[in-house]
Amino acid sequence: MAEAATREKALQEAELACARRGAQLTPLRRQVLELVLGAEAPIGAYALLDRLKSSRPGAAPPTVYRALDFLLEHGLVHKVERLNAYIGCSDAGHGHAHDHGHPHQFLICRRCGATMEIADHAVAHAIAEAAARAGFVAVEATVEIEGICARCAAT
Amino acid sequence: MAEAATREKALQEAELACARRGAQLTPLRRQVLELVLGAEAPIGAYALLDRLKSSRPGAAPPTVYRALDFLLEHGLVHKVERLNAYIGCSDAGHGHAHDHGHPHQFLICRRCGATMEIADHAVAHAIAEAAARAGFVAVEATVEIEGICARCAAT
DNA sequence: GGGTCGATGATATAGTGTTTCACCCGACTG
DNA sequence: CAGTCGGGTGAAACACTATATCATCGACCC
Ligand SMILES: [Zn+2]
Ligand SMILES: [Zn+2]
Ligand SMILES: [Zn+2]
Ligand SMILES: [Zn+2]
Repeated sequence: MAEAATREKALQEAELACARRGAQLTPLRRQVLELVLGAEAPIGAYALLDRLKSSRPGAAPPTVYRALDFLLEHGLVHKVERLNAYIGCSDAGHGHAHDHGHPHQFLICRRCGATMEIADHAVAHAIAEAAARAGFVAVEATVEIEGICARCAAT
Repeated sequence: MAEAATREKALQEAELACARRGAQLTPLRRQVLELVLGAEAPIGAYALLDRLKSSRPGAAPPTVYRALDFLLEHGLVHKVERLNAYIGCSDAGHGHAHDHGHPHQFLICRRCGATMEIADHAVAHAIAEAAARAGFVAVEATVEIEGICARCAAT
């Protein structure tokens, strides 16, 4: 995520989305979301915990994991499996109730660690087709593409 | 993996592939590969360690992780990130030297845990295209599709 | 013999995630 | 009002996954 203004907007969209879905974005959950959005790159649970401790000294692993579970459940953050880290959804608030997540893919730069979320329809379609050809009913797909980002390639 | 005969064949192909590449498939590495291939589903490193201990009492985490590193490096096994588990490559031995891996995708059944490797060209192509559109040079992609397998859907 | 290199043994430690029990508080109920 | 039920949080311990470090061994070469 980027500028403070962008984060503020994302937080407000998150509040709206939660309100629409009848989910409670409590102060703790909102704070964890804020930390995720404020990180320069996908951030690990224990890094989040460290930052959380400055304002909540009693915080423990379950504190952050429970908040992350909520945020994941409601599509406000995603987990990057290859990094064991979490990143704010770049298109949050556009899901309906009971719609836990949307098709998405990550581009992870090997050089600088920057991670960008994309939502490529052709990729999602190809995946659904490939699964169907194997008689498989696809529900959700993790797509994490590692390589060199445009910025790093330019240097 | 499946039948003992299939495993035997995969092991022999692995030996050939290593010979071609000048890599040493030592007894330890071969045994770990055998354990991975013999598992019913993707198997975790510590589960491998437990099984390994029956014949090598002194085995410790680095024992199995080093063997896995070798097998991963040479494309004989893959890691399933969503499961923190390892699975034998269903198309091993078809890579050239310095070719660490081939495009592949996994279909993971939520019900029974069965995990199948596929190598769908359309998916790989769509991913490369999507990355290129973002100015990104894709090097490797993790694609893990979760859903319901044909067998489970039939019940 | 001495030197080097890759593989393994062995111990300790780091990083990631879960279980469990307790407490609080707001809502609903008799 | 007392009771109770649920979700959210606090707190401690634990389980699971992976790596760092140093020592040892044997093969190969000079
Ligand atoms: Zn998203
Ligand atoms: Zn970069
Ligand atoms: Zn493969
Ligand atoms: Zn199944």
